[in-house]
Amino acid sequence: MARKPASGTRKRILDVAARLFGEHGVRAVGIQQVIDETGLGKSQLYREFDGKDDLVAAWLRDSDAAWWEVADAAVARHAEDPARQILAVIELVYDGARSPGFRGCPFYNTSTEFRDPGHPGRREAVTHLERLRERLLTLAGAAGATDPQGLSDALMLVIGGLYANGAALGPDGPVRQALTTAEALVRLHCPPR
Amino acid sequence: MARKPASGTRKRILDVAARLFGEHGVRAVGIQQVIDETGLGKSQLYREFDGKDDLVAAWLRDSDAAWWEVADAAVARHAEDPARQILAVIELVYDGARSPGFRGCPFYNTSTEFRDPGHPGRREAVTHLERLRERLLTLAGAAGATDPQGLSDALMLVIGGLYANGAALGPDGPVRQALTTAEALVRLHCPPR
DNA sequence: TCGGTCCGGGACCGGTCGGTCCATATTGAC
DNA sequence: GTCAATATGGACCGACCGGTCCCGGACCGA
Repeated sequence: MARKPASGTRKRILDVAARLFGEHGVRAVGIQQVIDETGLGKSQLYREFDGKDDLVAAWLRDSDAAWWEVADAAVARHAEDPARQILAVIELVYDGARSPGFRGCPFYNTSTEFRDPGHPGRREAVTHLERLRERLLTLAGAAGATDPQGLSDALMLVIGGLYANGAALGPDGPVRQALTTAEALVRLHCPPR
Repeated sequence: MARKPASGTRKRILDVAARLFGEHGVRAVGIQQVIDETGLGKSQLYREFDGKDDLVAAWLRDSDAAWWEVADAAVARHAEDPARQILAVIELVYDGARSPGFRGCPFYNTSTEFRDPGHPGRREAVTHLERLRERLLTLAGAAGATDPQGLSDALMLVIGGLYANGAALGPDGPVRQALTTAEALVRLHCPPR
């Protein structure tokens, strides 16, 4: 036997892939670009991943986990107030969509780049979005919404609009109305106790 | 001199391009595919267009014109009621996003596929979206909104959310809440007379 | 009938795609 | 120190990318 156990190779690849895919989109970035920036060899990438599709899926799985880590923390900060928890999630998206070099949501973006329902990347993206929808449904129920599914879906519209308009029209676009709109929707769906 | 005056060549190319770009995305469709399906020769395409980018831009210009033709007609159908006009636009988007093979909005989609602000396709896409935003602003003012820009931007969020969620999660997704939400927003921004 | 022009088709260009494979360098076991 | 095993970087593969160019034939007016 011989050589090192190949330590942070996978993480290094995923870091570079996340940056490039997030910045330019998946289809615009070649495998060669990714390995060039890692300083590794091509064989390392194909040892860790089955191919580009698998790398994309892994990137989205990682992003999903990272996203929920932040979101759960934001939600936990308002444990006593479900309506406030909903708004904390919206604020998270809002802050992202307003940040300087915002390039759009990896999940929505990837699902528009790959429209075959069987594509691993699209599957991961859809999974994330459905998870988000479900989570909002739970929060809406806890907040006492008369129609939790309705509120959850309305918020999903705002979130999708936030990502789409943030990426296309920038921080001075419709994005600015997101918090006001989300607050109004929550108020509308949750009758005063 | 000789031969036919080369009549509907350009239109034929644009029709095929519209179908393929709309269905699979711009980056996923090659020039060769486009000409193959037109039955024309490559030279015809490059005589009509400067290159792929130019073809993409022309496609979006055409789509913009076609979209406004339909939208203007829908708006004109409620000439007396600006609030109703706004909802007619939303309904238009709603119907599109719920239609069977919906693949997302060409303008939002193209702007996520090409993130360089100088790309002709992205420029056309952004132009269309800003035109839409402006039009909603006018309608919001006419409808007596207390904050027309606020209403316009809130509606843009709904529209962006409609397209994004329609493409990613299908007709049974958050899309279903779009009309209810839009109506509520219009009501909220326009004080009863 | 003939000359001229535009047509579809496709060969061809350099470059890049995703993916495979191999010569080499590096290591641990003895 | 020696050898065998393996991880490594990068050469290499066929396919396709967007784009250029040219050929042979179809069609036109004269």
